[in-house]
Amino acid sequence: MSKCEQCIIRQFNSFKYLSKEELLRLSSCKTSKIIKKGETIFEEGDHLNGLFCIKDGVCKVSKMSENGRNQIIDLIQKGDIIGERSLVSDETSNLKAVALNDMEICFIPKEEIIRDLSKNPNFTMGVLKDLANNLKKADNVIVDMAQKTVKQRLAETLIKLKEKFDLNEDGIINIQLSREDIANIIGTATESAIRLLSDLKKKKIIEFKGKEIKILDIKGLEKIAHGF
Amino acid sequence: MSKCEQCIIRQFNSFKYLSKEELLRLSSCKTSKIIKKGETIFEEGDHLNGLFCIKDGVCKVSKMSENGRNQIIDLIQKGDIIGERSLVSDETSNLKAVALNDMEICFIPKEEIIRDLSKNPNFTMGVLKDLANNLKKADNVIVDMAQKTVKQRLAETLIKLKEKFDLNEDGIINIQLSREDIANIIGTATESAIRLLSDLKKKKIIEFKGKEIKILDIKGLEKIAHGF
DNA sequence: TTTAAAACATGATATTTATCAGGTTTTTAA
DNA sequence: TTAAAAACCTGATAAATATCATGTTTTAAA
Repeated sequence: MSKCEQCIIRQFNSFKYLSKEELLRLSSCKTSKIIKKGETIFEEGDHLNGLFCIKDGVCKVSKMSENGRNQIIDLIQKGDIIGERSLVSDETSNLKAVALNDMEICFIPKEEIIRDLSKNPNFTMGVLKDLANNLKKADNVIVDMAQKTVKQRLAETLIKLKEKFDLNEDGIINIQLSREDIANIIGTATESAIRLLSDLKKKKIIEFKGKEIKILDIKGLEKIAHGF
Repeated sequence: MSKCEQCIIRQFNSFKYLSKEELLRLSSCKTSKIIKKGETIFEEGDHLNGLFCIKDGVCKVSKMSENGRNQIIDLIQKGDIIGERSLVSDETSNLKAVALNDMEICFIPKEEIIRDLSKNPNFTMGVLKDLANNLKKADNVIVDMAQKTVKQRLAETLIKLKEKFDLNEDGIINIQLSREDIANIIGTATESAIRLLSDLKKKKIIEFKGKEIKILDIKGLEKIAHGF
């Protein structure tokens, strides 16, 4: 099994603040796992008791609303960490995580990380920064959800997907989402998402074949997203 | 000037983890301020460089959307702390805070707190817990904003206001918000908020005279909020 | 390879919500 | 105290969005 110490994803998250020794210890108690596309990493109500490090693949993090609809809160990819909240709270998870493609993840038990948290101030600050940044992003999402139209949110979502997952050699956004997933990010009905995607296609702002989406007119998209 | 050490609000937040000595030091570098109703504590884009401790009064924390509408993200009251994000980030504030009534607040410079953060693990964990909890709440708000109707969100908001601010001797919710503020919490047009409040009044679920709102049928309100 | 299931698409319609316009009442400041 | 401003309210209407219905295409599994 590979060692945390050599793990490339370390550079993208708070683990970069840990010493060689600390990483070696984590390495010895981590569990590595392969998750197939569509499989669940954890459910709402699960006790996490540790962190998940994403080594490869993408998952959607979502929460069921009381109306019975699923809201995707975040997409998590290589280098990201989930489960940070479990470090400081004994509550069960309020979120669910499902793989969007085949994934490779590591699980590190909470107690081991807590040990580092209390001894390595740089690491703690890293985790704090992470949480603070997530909080800022969450505030922005709240404002968008509350104040923007579905059309604006779709445009915004496409821009963010492009920035987060980049484009492949053909200019296609490097993530495959179903129309339902897109609707669940935006917070709208699947039919509405489909309709608005078709509109954007008609207006030559995007182009798509199935789940492969290409942005033709990023300026146009930004204009819609920002409401001009 | 009063001392942090004796400050009652300490018990409600992470400062409870600080030692007598640490509190004495904070005391000596804090600034106390009176903020009048309607005055701004800080604006979007301001450099905070420290924490605000609310000793008395209530303020609304909001963010302008690109559509030019204001979204109230949170209401902050006695015992709460704002500006935590400034501790771990040099970015300017993404939020604005305005007093809803006369307030008494203390400002503690960032550097002083950072000093404690790096030396007192209990305090750090307290701040971490705080952020994690805020993040969880933010996720819930995102889901509500994305998936619930305006009517549901209004009902939910009234319930939360009752829980957060309690009732006075006459059963009236202990916070005075303008219709516009209520609309900006829910994320809707002021007229819509007014209309839906009137509906609830007609149905004898609430009762109000101006800004004084009384809940008559909490079960009914919950039924609406949770979508049955 | 075939077939069932899932995902995608679009029209018709209903519902929700925003906007505009016009009032009344309350608050604030001169 | 009074005048102006702000807040509140309601109706009419328009716009946005959800829902239902139905058909097509794609995907996955037998």
